[in-house]
Amino acid sequence: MSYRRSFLMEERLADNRQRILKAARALVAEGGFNHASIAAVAASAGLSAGAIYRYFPSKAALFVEVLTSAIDHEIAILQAIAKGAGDVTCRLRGCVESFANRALEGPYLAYAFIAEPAEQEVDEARLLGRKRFGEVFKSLLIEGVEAGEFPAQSVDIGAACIVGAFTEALIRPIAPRAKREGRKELVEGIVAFCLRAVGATISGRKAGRGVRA
Amino acid sequence: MSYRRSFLMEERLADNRQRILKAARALVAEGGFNHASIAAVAASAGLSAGAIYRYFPSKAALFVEVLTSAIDHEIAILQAIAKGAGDVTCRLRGCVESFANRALEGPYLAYAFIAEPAEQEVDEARLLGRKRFGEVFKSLLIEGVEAGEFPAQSVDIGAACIVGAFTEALIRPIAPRAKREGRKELVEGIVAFCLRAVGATISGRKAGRGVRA
Amino acid sequence: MSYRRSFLMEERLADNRQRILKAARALVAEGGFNHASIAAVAASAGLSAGAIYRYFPSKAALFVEVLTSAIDHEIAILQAIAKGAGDVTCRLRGCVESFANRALEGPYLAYAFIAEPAEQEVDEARLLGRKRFGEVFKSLLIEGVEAGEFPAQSVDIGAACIVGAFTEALIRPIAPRAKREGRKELVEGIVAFCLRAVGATISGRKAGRGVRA
Amino acid sequence: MSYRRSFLMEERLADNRQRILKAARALVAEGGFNHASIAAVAASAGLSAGAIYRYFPSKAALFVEVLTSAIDHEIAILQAIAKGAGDVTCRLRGCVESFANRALEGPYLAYAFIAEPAEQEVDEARLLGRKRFGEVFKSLLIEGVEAGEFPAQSVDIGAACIVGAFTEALIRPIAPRAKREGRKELVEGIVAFCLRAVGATISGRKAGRGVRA
DNA sequence: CATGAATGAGAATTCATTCAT
DNA sequence: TATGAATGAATTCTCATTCAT
Repeated sequence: MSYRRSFLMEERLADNRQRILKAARALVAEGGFNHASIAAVAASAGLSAGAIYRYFPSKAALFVEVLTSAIDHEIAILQAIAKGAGDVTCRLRGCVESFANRALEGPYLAYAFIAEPAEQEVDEARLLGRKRFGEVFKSLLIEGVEAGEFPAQSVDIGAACIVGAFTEALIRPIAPRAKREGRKELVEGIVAFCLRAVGATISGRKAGRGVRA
Repeated sequence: MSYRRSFLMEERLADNRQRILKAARALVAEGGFNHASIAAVAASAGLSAGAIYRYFPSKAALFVEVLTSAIDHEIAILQAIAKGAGDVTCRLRGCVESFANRALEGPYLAYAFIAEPAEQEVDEARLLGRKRFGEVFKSLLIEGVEAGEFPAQSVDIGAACIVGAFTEALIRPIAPRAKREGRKELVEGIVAFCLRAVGATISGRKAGRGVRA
Repeated sequence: MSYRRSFLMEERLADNRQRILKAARALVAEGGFNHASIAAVAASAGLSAGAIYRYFPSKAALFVEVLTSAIDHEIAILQAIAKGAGDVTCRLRGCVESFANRALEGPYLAYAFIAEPAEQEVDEARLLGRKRFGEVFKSLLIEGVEAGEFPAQSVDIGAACIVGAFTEALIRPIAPRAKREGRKELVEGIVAFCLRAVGATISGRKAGRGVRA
Repeated sequence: MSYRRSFLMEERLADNRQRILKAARALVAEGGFNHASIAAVAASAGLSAGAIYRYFPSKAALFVEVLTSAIDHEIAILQAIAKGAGDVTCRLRGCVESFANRALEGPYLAYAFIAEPAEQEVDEARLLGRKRFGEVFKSLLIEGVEAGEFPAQSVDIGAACIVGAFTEALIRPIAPRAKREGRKELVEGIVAFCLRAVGATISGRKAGRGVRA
């Protein structure tokens, strides 16, 4: 019974921790960091405000974890693609596609990477995250240039531009409009933009299309 | 005399209004929306906190105007370049260069186009501003495709990607590093990225860049 | 009118500041630092909690001022007596009497010198205050020993003991009992104790009396 | 078996109760009442926070007992000295020495007799404890006056002054300075002060001080 | 009996907004 | 019209106490 109980306890505790993270993530996604107060997170997680502090030492720590765990997850997926098989162009395409598709599932998740949080610690985590994103693309650019797939270029700047390009394209009011119908076209458009930008000669799949509104 | 006084009054009123806007703009540029309290704006404008409310119905309204007027100004400059002389590539280069250079002068002002403000109304103004930025580039893209300078492409997406690419590249920790020495390279790198991305075949050097704020 | 208004304003502001200090002092005197919350001080001063922060940057700063101003006042009085005319014994007697009498007017003011406050800054101010009290007596002791009025002794320890002796005697449940009738005897008893303790050969006025309950 | 178990139970219960008291005492001694939370006491006692409430109805009750038991212990030691052999002066010296030495071992425990706790009930216990301390000295003073060792004096006031004198001298910043080297001098200085204060003609050296805790 | 997660009241502090002067 | 003192609601965070397990 003791085993059983402690097992259930742990279950519930882990559950609560996840519920808090999930609630915080959802609130940030919906309204940005400014609307994610401890009280709101607690209410959304079905707990009291004080209970949050059993799981996280401070509001900043909670949101740092929200941010880093989301970024870690995303980075892991991108890394797997970036270090996979195929030519660099294909892998770059895969990274952009993958990120874009997942961002469109939870349209405002990417928002958290951009939104300015009030707490300095969280802001630092956010900037670090963006940098880490950039590094994935930077590696690909270096590899592509060395392999002769891409022309010589400033890889630092290029990496930042890629991250900016697709986060902007995903977040801008453009995205919500493209709820279902246009998603494929949106993703494909972003991919095409990025591939052209890095100077990929083969498109990795297909080339750019005509003028779209 | 009554005329005279009311005229002077209006002068002074208009003056105060501008002073408030200027102070608010400066504060946002220095520390983001989160550090621009009404008290700070008032002090910086040499007025009392209460006086702000004679000119603006609320803090949100003030910052909406700060944002839209800053964006209006920026847009006007970009429009002048975009509708100027020269081929589309040159003009696109001019737009990106112009924005990037001005953003690097006061890094946080551009930040304000991205940073999330507390109030929803301000946020909406910000998103609208980004959209308007995009539209400048969208026009250029359409023109460029029609002129045969750029290949067929999704111009909506491309416009958003351009805005995202250069704002990200300007804001990322990359930028501070480039304090003085690397500024030219940074701007040139961003321009090159964007030109490649839209498929410009010539580099667009020597384009009309006469308009500066 | 402008003069008049600003004058009245300043009056009221100074008034409020004093009211806050007075309210804080009273609350500390009644229930110690722990019962003097910002809310309680504000209510007692007839203001909102937020208004306190127009006059004091923090709770700690408020109570540091409560403490130091009370101590400053007391020290000034003691110094005047200590540096006055007469032999050292008389002046020591005067100091103890003076402090004791004033402490008995507001019985718990001395309490603030002893009560442990929550905030470190306040605590430091309190310890400093006690030390400053001690130094007044230390000076007297040194002078007395040099003048041959007191025998050689450890003046540091003696000074601390004097401060402890009379604050304890004033604060202990002994004091409230002695509301009116016994006040003279209480003060005289404390004085006698201290004079004997420092080895004063003449009592400064009269000697100790018989056993009292 | 039932007997056995209930016996063991009682053993363990009594054990836990003592562990809690000991932990609470240690925490108060280290950091004062303000830093002794129920959670900290529980953790230090190797129990859960909830378990505290099986042994004590409230935090206040726990700390009242911490205080009274510590005082009981101290009083018992003082009583043993006060009612021991030797002249009154020797015994008074023994009491002051004994208390001072023990207080210097754990400076904050003595501090607890002075420091203001948050709860009123605890504060009352503290004041009662000080009074009881005073009564030990009052008895000695009465005896000393009757024996002709001390001059006639106000014994109530004298007792309070003695308690105040040595607690103050022990707690004041003087004490920490006297970490090791100066301890003997400090204790001797306090003793000398007190003996002079009560008018003892002999120094009381070599008194019975056999009882130590 | 013991646990420790959860609560809820209350702490200090900040700040947009109002309003008497 | 301009002031800036005052408000009051909201913020994060703490902790004694309770209670389902």
